[in-house]
Amino acid sequence: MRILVIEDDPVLLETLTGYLRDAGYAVDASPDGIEGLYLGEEFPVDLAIIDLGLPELPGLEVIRTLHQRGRNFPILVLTARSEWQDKVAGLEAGADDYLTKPFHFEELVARVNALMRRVGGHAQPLVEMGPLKVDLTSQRVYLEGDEVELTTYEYKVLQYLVMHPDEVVTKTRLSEHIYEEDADRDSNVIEVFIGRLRRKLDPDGKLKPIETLRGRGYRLALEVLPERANTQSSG
Amino acid sequence: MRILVIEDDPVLLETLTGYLRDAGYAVDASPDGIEGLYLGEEFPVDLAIIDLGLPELPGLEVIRTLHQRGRNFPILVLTARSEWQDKVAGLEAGADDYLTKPFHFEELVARVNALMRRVGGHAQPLVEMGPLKVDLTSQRVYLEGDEVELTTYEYKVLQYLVMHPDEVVTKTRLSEHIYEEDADRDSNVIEVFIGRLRRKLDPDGKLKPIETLRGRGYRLALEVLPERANTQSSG
DNA sequence: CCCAAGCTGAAATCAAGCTGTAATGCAAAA
DNA sequence: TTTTGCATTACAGCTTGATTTCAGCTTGGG
Repeated sequence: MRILVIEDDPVLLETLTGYLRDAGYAVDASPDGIEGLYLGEEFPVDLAIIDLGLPELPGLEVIRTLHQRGRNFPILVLTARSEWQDKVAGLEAGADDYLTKPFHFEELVARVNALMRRVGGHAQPLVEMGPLKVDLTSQRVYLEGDEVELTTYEYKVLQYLVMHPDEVVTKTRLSEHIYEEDADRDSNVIEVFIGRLRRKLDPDGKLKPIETLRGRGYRLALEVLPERANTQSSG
Repeated sequence: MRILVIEDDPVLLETLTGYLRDAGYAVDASPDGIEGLYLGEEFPVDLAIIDLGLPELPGLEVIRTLHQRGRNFPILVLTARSEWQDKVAGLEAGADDYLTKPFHFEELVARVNALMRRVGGHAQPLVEMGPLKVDLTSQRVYLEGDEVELTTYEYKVLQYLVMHPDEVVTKTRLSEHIYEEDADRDSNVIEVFIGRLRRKLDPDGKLKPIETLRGRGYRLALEVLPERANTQSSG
């Protein structure tokens, strides 16, 4: 998942970026609103963190412009405590959550995680697909109740698929959301990770949770998602 | 479906072309308005993406000329952010949608898909013909509720027919809209794909969704489209 | 500071599936 | 009946993805 951070204090920006990367996100960072807006329009970000007290182009403006341009990823705004009125304006401008400075980085990460979960339409952070369970909070994955240990990148791939279930996801798109650098590399990393995931998630090769659509991409099978898991769709 | 892209920035042109091909379209691309206009007049394109800020022949001119010559495929215009006034002019000149640069490629593809759907006169992306359903968004096809797996080219053929229902479509026309290269080849690919489609869509040979008009082309049967979906046509 | 373990990503090889050609058969028109 | 156009089948070649292996890097422990 890819996060855009716009924050003019370079130290805070640096720290935030670090924490978010630690939490497993790809991060685009910018200290100013104009460049930030550009990044938000150019790259496929999944969430933005925007400081309202920006110099050049104010944060509110950035949010409004992003919305005008049809970008509808969630936005978390940061405000100085003394300017709490801003938060109201921010929420009205289309922000999804806010945090007043100073704050604990752990809390920020928690809020970001919560917002991210909503991106995939999962109110609860626990996604079940038959014998497979993914806890988006603890980032744990279970197969028939037993935990499966995934590496960082294996989890990233799975997470993106879980967030976009039953959707054909091209390898390009996967790359873009998982790597910060230029993702158009001619490499077969994605195939390799899909392979490793399949081996761990479906050791017997019976579930086929990840389908391949030749020439088009991969798709996370929807058959046994929680919404429809109980009801036997007979006909 | 065939898309014409006229964009003078070679990098952007390249990227756009890549994304559109990923999305399953045949693409004609040109960095300049004059050649672009030629392509738009010469080839049976279904949609054009035109940058208004072209050097030689301006985009607006291209759009007007295309319209004068009776080409009425939808047009999506691209404008630089600062030149938003252009978008108004573009829409007045006959564009159907616009996007300001920079933009997410995913959004462009989404808009293109939306415009394409309108070509076929389908507001909603779900086309039903009796027991047959085609979802133009997820590109899934269902037969009596069960998904039928089509290959890339099988789907392209079906898509074109669905977009032109109850219309006699020549094999040449099918070729032209599906392949970028010279489509006048003396080959029987189209017959082969029609055959494969028929086998998958109508395994019992009862529905006859695709009619053959000897010497003229193929026609997607309209009998069982939702409007007239009453179960009558038992020959 | 060094070593061990594990992870990532590249390259090579292998397997599968799709495309398009060609050959043959069949049915409709002339 | 002959001719023409389409249907069907089989298959070779190619493209794409899967799998395996390995080198280099990172990380954590001693």
